[in-house]
Amino acid sequence: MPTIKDVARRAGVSVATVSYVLNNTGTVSEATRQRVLKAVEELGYRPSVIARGLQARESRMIGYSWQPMPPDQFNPILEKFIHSMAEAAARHGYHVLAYPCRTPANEVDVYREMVESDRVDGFILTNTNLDDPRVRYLLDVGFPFVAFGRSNPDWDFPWVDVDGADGVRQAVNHLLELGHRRIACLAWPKDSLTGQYRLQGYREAMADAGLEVDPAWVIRTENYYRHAYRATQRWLTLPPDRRPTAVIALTDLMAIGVMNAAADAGLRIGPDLAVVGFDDAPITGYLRPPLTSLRQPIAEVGERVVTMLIDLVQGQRPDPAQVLLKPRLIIRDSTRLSACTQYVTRNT
Amino acid sequence: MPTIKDVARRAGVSVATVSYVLNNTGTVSEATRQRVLKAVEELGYRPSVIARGLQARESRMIGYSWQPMPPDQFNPILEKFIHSMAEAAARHGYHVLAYPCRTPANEVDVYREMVESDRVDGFILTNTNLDDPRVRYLLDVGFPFVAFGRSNPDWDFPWVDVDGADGVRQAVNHLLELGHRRIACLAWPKDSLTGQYRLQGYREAMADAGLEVDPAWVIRTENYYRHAYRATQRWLTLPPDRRPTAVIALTDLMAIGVMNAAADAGLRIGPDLAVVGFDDAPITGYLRPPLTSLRQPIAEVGERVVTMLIDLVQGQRPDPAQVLLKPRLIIRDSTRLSACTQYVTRNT
DNA sequence: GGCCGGGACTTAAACGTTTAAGCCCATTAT
DNA sequence: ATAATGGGCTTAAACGTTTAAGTCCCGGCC
Repeated sequence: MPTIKDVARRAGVSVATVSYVLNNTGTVSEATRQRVLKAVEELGYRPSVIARGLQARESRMIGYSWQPMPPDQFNPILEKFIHSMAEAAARHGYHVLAYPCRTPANEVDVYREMVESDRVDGFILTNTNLDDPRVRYLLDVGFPFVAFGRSNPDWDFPWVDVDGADGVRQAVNHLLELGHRRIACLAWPKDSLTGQYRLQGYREAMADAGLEVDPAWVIRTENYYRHAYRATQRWLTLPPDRRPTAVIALTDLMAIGVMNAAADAGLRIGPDLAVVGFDDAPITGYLRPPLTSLRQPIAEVGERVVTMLIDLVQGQRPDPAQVLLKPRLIIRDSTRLSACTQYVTRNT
Repeated sequence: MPTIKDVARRAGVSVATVSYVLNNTGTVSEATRQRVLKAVEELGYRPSVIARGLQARESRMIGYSWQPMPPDQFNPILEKFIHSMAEAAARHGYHVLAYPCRTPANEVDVYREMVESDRVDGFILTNTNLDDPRVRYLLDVGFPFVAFGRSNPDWDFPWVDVDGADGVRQAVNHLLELGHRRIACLAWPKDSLTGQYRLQGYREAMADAGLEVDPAWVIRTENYYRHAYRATQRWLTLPPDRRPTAVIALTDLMAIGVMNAAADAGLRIGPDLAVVGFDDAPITGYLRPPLTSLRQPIAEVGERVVTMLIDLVQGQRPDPAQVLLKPRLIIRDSTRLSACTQYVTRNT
């Protein structure tokens, strides 16, 4: 690999001049400028990002870590998210360093190590929660980061989030328009901030419609298929006048659990029980029936967190520092009252 | 951030001594050694990986790029793959640099840029194909890489692959044991090397069983749901004595297309038409019926490609340089002759 | 004609490490 | 007693850049 010295020698100038030409700084005559560029071209020279990094005390790397899903769950947004981040980063000469986050126990240690060894210039966090220790640590040491997701409202830090409350409100309103009144919500445990926001959207939309929420309609579970399945079975044992006619699940995976439980109980998804998911995983369109779901603008989130972070790294506070994007309700047959075909359980 | 100079000053020694202590090289007395370690501890010093990289002419970074899926397809293995690579890399002090591969057109350019700017010490390739230009380029410039997937058999380079032929053979044998004789294969276009291997496994297993393959049983399509759906419709129009009773699809996505088309035609999946997928996506277990599928040992592939690459980067040819791992057939209801419940289309 | 300004370049320090080479001194061998 | 050995440390070069400071020379101004 040729270095800047080789270029300088071949062009008959000093390395400084070469550097000035390459960075468009300093004052260089057009003649030498051309000679230098010619030498660069002939040698196929490219500056070493490591040497540059040492000099500038920056790595032009963005760290991103996530927690792996359990084998029976799926992460429908990871691929698109990483991809949009990497694209946006590349446009500014940055790259994404992806690293796993083993156990949550030593989570902060992993961040600390990256910070102290100068591996990255900043971080993207996802899956933040209330009083997130990673956010706290990075705020304390003053290291640049942007979060996909909110945390403690009293902490001032840059984030981008998808307005889950708005999304669920859209879903409720859609179901209301279809005539549903007994709408259930399959929510997450109380310690999930994202779950809180989404559930809040549900309660607000119901209240706005003047509907009282039967406590039995809200069930909180971890994000597992089998929990959703069982929760649905519980709903179906309610007396007919309290039994939900529609369910909003906070995950496509849970929505699938709802659909399967209902189908197994002989209900037609759509006419007998409307189901809405969240995330619009690629699979949703191929389910029977296709699942109505809330699509998050993941590509835009990835793009924005990265450009905000690069602002931050380069010393300017991103503006705006907090961004709330709206999800979009993708309507499919799982919330149609009269689908022309239905897919139900049949005993053989 | 404290540097090695700060440590040296505080310990009252030269920077060289500090370096010797930290790297366990040179000869240092136990007394100074302790003093240095104490200073390191007190200052919270950690060596800069950038400076180390400049000195050692290495970045301790592994580049990995992949092509984003179209929005209506999904990549069931990406998350697990990146995760296992990053884990294995971290164990050796390496990190994974993830970057998107925009259009295949300038694909090699992206690799070239990373190579020439010293960004990474080596690459992991996936989705390699016959005469893959990336493989060719990296071989030509002599840059370290390991591929997940094979390419031109005449090219000698390190790879790890999953034995698709063996997987499909397992699937065929499983179907044969169930009594199936007319087994179809929903394959990929001819230019896909992975598709070739898998299809070859199908032909071999059928030949071993003494069964002739009706040309109509093999349909090649791109990896899209709708193509699988249409292919299945074509099979179902065959006369009863030529109509397949089982289908092996090279992707879970295509298997879903097969299942839905068959269900829409009034067939019971399992008894009337057995279906096998490939990849064992997390969703497969929740489909109705749950889909029999071939699970690739992705975590092991990720782990092996990385350790092989690190061997290579450190100057030793990995041994073995080519690894072929076997997939495992996960048997579910989509290949059971007498499932107790069945999920079919019903007109309302 | 001398001085000043500034354009065009070079010199050299700096970034934070590693490591070959050198130095000093105590110990051992001759 | 002197030379050789080697342990324990320091010095300094090197990695490939950037950039502040310095040098040189030419043209314009008084």
